[in-house]
Amino acid sequence: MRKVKLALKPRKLPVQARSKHTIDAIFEATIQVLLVGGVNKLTTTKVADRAGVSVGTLYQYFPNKNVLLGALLELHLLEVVEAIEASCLKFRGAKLDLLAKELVDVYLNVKLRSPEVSVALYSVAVAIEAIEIVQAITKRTQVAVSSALESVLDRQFDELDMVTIVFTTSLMGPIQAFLLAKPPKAVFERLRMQLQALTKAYLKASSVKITANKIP
Amino acid sequence: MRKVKLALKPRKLPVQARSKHTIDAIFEATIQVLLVGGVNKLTTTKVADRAGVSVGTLYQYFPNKNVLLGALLELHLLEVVEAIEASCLKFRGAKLDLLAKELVDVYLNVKLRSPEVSVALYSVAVAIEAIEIVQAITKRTQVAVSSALESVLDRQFDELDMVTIVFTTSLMGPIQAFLLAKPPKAVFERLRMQLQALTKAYLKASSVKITANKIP
DNA sequence: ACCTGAACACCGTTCAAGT
DNA sequence: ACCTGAACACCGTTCAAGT
Repeated sequence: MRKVKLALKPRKLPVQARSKHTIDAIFEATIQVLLVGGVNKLTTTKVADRAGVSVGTLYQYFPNKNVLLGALLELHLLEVVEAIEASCLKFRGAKLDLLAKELVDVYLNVKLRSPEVSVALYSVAVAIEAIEIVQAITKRTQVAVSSALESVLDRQFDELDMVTIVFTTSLMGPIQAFLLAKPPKAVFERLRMQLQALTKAYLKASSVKITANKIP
Repeated sequence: MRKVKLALKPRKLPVQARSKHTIDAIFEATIQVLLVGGVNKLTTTKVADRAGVSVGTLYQYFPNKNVLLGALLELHLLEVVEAIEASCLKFRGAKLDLLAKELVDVYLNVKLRSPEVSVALYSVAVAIEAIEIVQAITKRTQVAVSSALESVLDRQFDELDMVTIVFTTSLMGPIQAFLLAKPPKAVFERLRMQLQALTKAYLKASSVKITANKIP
């Protein structure tokens, strides 16, 4: 008999203008506090102060600290999947090399939009054990990417699911490592090339070439 | 003028038998508490209780909770690098395919030795922001692996450093993802094949073949 | 030398009272 | 409807006292 999981949702919907403003202020304050001292130093009181509200108000919208952090994380992860899903649709039926390049670009670009936030939210995910959120997003990514891979014109995959997950997760380690190291921007361009090489090589190695007359 | 970082070392060396036993008990208790509830639920009091000592004693050996967790993390990471370093030496001058296979095997095998502990320690690393420890280990890994890659008989790398880091970090994402998913053991064997394919394909794509008469 | 555990400070969370 | 902030519980850490 385990306790019912708290839904990672705001307790109250922003029906009124004032509360909408309050919620925005809280999110913004949370990012600021995260950037200053990381998750470990983040305190609900600090967030409330920075947002210009009292702790009580914060708890009116977010039943606890983890829900607040989870909601922020979800916002960011949704941006990422949506970008990936858009690319997957746009490049349906493209050639493998082109699709691989595009997916690497999209993924790297979202992460580079605000590197510090990406890094901070990464610790947040672990700190709050956001397995649900992360798995939901991962699932959506898998679906989008595997269907894109399946639609590729010149190649056919036999272990599609396995390949999809290895492909997508293999990008995370390198990107994470470089984001943490905070190298000059040019280094990320070299990383981009390497990641394209990595994914193209792997995806080719785990698929077979299709001859033009697939349907006779 | 920033505060001096606390060295992540025990405060006191185990000069006497009793304290050696105490430290062992504390480490063991820490693992147990971690496995039960993860880092977030880990409490110094719980650890002390489980180890059969008082909190005060715990703090005599570990100046704070993060040092305790850091020391445990370091123990595990040292096991990992040492295994990798050993393989790198053993396979000096081997052919690329063989080296790649070996490194994937070694890395996966250490992680699979106690999967739950691996997962738990992963959250620990993020929770305590163990950047120093992780970077030191990463550095050692890079040195060992890049020198092994350089010694490969049949291939030559031009962007050796970049390739080394992408190669090693690209394994982490997939392994992490599968460890979290806790699939049946057989799935890890399929993962092993995929990771071998991934690394072989990438390492080949980023190197050139050497003809036999390197020195005429 | 090593151990004990009550005491203190800090932070997450609540709730009675305010507008 | 929404906001406030003092009050409570819990956990990291200390230190005076014990063997």
